[in-house]
Amino acid sequence: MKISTKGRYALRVMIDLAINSNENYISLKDIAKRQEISNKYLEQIIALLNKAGYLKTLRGQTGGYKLAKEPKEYIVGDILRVTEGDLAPIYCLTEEGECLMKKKCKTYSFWKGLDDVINEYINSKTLEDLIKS
Amino acid sequence: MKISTKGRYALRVMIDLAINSNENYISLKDIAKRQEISNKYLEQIIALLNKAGYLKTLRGQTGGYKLAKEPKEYIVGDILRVTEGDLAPIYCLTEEGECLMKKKCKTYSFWKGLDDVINEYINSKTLEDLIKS
DNA sequence: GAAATTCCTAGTAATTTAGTAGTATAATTA
DNA sequence: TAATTATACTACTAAATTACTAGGAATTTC
Repeated sequence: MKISTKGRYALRVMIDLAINSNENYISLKDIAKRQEISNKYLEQIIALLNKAGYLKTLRGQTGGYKLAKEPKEYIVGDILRVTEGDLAPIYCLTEEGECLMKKKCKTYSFWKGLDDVINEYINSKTLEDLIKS
Repeated sequence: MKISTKGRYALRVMIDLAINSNENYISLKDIAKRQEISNKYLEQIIALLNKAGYLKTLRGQTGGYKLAKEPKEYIVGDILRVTEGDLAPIYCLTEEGECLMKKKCKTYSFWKGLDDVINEYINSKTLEDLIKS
């Protein structure tokens, strides 16, 4: 039950932007170098963050990315969901996979409980919390 | 971040054994049929549970499996760890993968916290809790 | 000794993850 | 305005993991 590189890298990118941006746009290349992630793979991850409206972007020579909001306004759970997809530990708990047997199933409420504690935790942390730690 | 079929099936097998065994040994075939899992795949999952000492087994015509202990003595977290392996959400948190950068890393303590709430939850539930739910 | 079961090891198909590659589009600057 | 440097978008691919399948050996009962 692992978080993929997308989610892990996404958090690092957001932290990198929060720490290194001083009103300027930061190029993907710089982030990639600092974080030791391939440019092309990072592009895809940033695209997800961008599509979610988490970034401001500028093309061209002095272009790059910066955060659209203050670090404390980003909930870590949201960042992970945008990049990882649904974090539910089993398929039955996702929207598409809603289980028809859940009334009968002896494991359903256990898994639901697990899903709940995971979401409670990741939704309680903001980007700012990570930076300060 | 999903639990695999091994962990999910393992829980169902343990529940099945807890509910259906009345001092008799229950054959893998019967469990497989009730749980709609292929015999051969189930064999492998049961082998893991067996190696961990969770089952009593008997070969031969009236053979099969039964629980080695009372349902309340099985911690769900243990069952999952035996079948899924380490449940740590990222590699850095596993024993083999212990991270050298954890002091510096801005995400380490977040992931550690996630690992903690997951383990706290799954270690707080017993097989009996599942059956009663 | 035949039948029914567990035990053990290897192989494989399907899926997911992690990454590459190439090109189009936009902004800057000389 | 042309060269440069950045993001934006889409398609492809290699590696790893997951979810099985297959075959046969060992054990117990009838």
